[in-house]
Amino acid sequence: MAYLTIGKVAKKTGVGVETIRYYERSGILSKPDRLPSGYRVYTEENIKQLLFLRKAQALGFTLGEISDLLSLSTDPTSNCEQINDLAKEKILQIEEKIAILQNMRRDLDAIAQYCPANSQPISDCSIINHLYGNS
Amino acid sequence: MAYLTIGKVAKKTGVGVETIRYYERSGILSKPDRLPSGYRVYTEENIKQLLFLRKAQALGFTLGEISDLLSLSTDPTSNCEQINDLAKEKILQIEEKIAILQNMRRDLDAIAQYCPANSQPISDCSIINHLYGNS
DNA sequence: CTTGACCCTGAACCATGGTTCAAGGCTATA
DNA sequence: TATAGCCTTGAACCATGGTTCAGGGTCAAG
Repeated sequence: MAYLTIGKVAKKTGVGVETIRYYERSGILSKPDRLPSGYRVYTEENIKQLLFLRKAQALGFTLGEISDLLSLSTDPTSNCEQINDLAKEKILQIEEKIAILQNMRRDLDAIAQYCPANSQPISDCSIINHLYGNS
Repeated sequence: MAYLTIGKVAKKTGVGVETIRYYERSGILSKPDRLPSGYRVYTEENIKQLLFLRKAQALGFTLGEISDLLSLSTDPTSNCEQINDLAKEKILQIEEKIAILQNMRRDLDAIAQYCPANSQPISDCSIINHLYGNS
């Protein structure tokens, strides 16, 4: 049949059927039309929304934030600055996460460096000793 | 009273009472002794475990991994190499997360760069256009 | 001996981003 | 027309790391 049903959309986009329904249930994606049978039929517009969602997700936006982005993107009274603010905030959040992880790596490197890493008993392990506060 | 009850441990370590009970319930921390009343009484050893947990958590270990670290740390047959392997693996995981976040930031930077960020309508927004696939 | 702060238990609930299940209806193909 | 493979719904479940709640018991001070 010519209808773009959920399974076809799933194949086309690589997003699972259950996941697409989940996005709809969560109010992130607009509800597609239905056939008399109840089957969802998707338009190209629906698919664009879905791909928008996945791209934004890959950029680190949460589903809640993506919901906002999608609303703004179709709101005639919204403007570029609002979108830019969200992007800038997200960049800051990402940078914060990076900084935290870099600190973790640095600290872990530092305490692992002196671990003999051999068959010595645990009492010689710099990692365990650090964690137990015997710096 | 002289007993180190859960509330005192919470104040001393900065870990919430509910959180301490949660760690015990999850089998990560060993069960403290009890008074006839049922009150938990903690030893310095218990507190060391708790601080170990929080330090390891700050280094990026999950509670499951910390459980392993604690077991190894008291197992007489374990050795330094096993601990070192866990630390190395964690460093790799952290590096992987950093790489993913750096890619996100780079991509987000790249698409936000050309956004006019003013009162222009959404149709001029490079961010939205990117997400809709109109690169 | 009462009051208030502290403690106990078990169970439910929170966010996040989905996945899985049960029980049944619709459709394409041979 | 049989039947495999789609589709529907609502609800429960997963991991992670806790928090909150209801309904009580205990302890120390006044």
